[in-house]
Amino acid sequence: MPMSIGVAAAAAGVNVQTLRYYERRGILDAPPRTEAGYRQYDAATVDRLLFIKRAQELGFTLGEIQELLSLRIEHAAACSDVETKARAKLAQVEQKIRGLQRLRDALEGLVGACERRQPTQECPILETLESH
Amino acid sequence: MPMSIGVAAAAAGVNVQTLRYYERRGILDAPPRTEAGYRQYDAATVDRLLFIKRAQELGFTLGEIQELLSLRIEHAAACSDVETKARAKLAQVEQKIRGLQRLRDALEGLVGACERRQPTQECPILETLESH
DNA sequence: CTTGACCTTATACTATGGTATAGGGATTAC
DNA sequence: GTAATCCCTATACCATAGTATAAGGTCAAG
Repeated sequence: MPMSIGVAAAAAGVNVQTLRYYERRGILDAPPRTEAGYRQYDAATVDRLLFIKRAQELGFTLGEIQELLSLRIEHAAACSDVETKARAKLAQVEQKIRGLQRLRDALEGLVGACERRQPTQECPILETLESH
Repeated sequence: MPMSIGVAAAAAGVNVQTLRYYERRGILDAPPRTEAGYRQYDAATVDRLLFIKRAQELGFTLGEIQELLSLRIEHAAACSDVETKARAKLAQVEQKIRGLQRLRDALEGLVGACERRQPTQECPILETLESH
């Protein structure tokens, strides 16, 4: 079931160099190697790459994505630490959702104004994201 | 009511150079100048800068933000064109919202698991953003 | 009437997130 | 067994989005 870097990259729709770059950046663990030194990836790595790509489209930096991926409960001791970090990320995500919802409402208003043929002199989108 | 570049930049919380950069990029119109050649901004420019900063946090590039800002109905002729573009942006925004909502649900699940002290061996966030 | 804080342009530099290339070894297809 | 295709490392280059610096002009306070 293990696959070469080329197969893993194609499965995730990214460049081969991107996997090596992520490994250098520490966002992907160094995978096991064959005797010849070839990297051997599993399906979980492809999932991780797909997650990274989606999260980037949602405005997260690689550093933030690394934080998100590190959130897991390994033993009771680290639990409250994970909870704190998860709550912080949750607040960040909820704020992004609110911003996008306002933008969505503005775009819907614009489509509606178009249908009713109402010229909108001022950009109706501008007001939507000005404050938190 | 017009203000200098320094005042406008401070009001929006950005660097003075950023305004000149946006002007070069065409994302801000070239403002009127004083006799001495000083740029003169109005409050609407500050609003535009605040919008740009928010939209960047939501994962839009400057190119996409320029498209968003150009959406306004100037005369009936351009109306259907604006509507088409607004609908495309709307679909993009709605997809972002869905992705963030899944991420939010996963983070809430993680916080809940923390409270119940359930060790989560696999990262529960990974599955959330894998597909459209 | 000059000092300091602001403005001008032009150019160079930075960080992030990759992408390409050179030089060489390994594996597969014929 | 050799050509094509993959892999390896190292290094250089790219786009995006700024940020800093140099060299000089402007303006308001003392």
